Amino acid sequence: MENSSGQKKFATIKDYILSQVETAAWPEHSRIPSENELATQFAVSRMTARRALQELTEQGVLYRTQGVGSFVASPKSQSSLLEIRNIADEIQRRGHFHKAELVQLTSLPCPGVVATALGLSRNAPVFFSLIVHYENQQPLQLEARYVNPEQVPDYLAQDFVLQTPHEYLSAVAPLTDAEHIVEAVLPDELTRQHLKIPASEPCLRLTRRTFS
Amino acid sequence: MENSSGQKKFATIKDYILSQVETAAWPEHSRIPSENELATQFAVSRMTARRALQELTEQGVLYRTQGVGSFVASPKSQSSLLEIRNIADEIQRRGHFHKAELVQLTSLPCPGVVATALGLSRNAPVFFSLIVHYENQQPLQLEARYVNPEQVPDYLAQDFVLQTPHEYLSAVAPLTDAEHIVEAVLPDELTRQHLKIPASEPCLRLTRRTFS
DNA sequence: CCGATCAACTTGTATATACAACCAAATTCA
DNA sequence: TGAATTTGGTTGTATATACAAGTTGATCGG
Repeated sequence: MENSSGQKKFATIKDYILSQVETAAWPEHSRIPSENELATQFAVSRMTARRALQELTEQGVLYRTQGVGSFVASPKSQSSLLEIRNIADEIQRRGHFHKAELVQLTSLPCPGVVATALGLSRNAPVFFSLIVHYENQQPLQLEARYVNPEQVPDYLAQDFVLQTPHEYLSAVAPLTDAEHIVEAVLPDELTRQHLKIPASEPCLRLTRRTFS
Repeated sequence: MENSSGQKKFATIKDYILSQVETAAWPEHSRIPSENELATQFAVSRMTARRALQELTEQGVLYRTQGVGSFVASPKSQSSLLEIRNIADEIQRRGHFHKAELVQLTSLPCPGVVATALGLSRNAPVFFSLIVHYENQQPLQLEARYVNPEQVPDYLAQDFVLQTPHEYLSAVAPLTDAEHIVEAVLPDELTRQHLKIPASEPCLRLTRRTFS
């Protein structure tokens, strides 16, 4: 069952692909050999080559598109430390009560950092929502969200007290990728007011960029 | 290709298993039908039934043992928000240099909170390690670890500059479960010294309890 | 020139089969 | 009795095959 190198065949192929990716011999977003090509190259059946590709896809090393091919994923998406969850679900799972309070929901000229992040030009209109999430009447999270108007034109027409932005966006445009940054920060004045905490209390800040 | 319910066959089986698990018709750690039994029951090939079991295992719903069977996993392991990674690997993956500095490695009487967490009696001896991890000569993480001496009797004999505790423990006792708490805190004096940061700089504190 | 059709190629699903690796319990044998 | 062996069941790996479904580019026809 084992081949000469003492490895499972699909593992051998995985290692090969990984080495190509890690040494950047196969650069980001480049197309890699198809299932059939790998099968021939390693003298295995297509199903075995397929398994290697499939597992690397689950691990975030590759992405694949039916009818097109398999490609090298961007390395940053691999180190995603956090899953994306809906805070309302999360609170409910704890058996607690979730309430959302809409602070702001407008279109505004795009700030610089957001422009680069969303690939918009500076001061172009961008949709913005600011929501306080409560767990059992106690403010837990302040959610500030910038949304690309081209992708989600109806964003401003939603009632985010009934349905969280996460739920709405998941419905209209399931997200495919995400980047996270988790930091510990001392909150600014506005945040302190919304969350009703003193200045000396550090907060977690989760900066998230999602793609659809 | 699609069956009457408009679903992929393996998805139908997954849904069935999930419903049994969610309604607790199949309780935690109970054995569930084998690949062959499911194949017969749903009139599919073993490989198709297998795929359903396999994907649910990846999702943490089931666990499987070769030669024994497939079982319902405990629900808590599903909601793990963080993956356990080795900081040395993580730093290396970024192309940076990792160094570990051993501050302390002793046996000491077990503090109260640790006693309850590890199921030891108070003041019973417990192994303790304190390590500063550097990324490119800059202190990044202060790792304080309490280890149950019964589980890992040789813990104090290790050289944690060469091999991180994570690597060593993974080798001798692969972990099966974990609990995490992520907090933002203002560091105490000792931590500040080790990480060389000012008092006003908030930190992330990750409290982790792992099971083997 | 443009649009429709087609052909080639890719990944996705499903089947049938074979054997390996492993475990637990029953059985056999000393 | 007790240790070794067998047996049956289970998951793990691998193959060969077939067709579905999707994309892309070339070809054909108006």
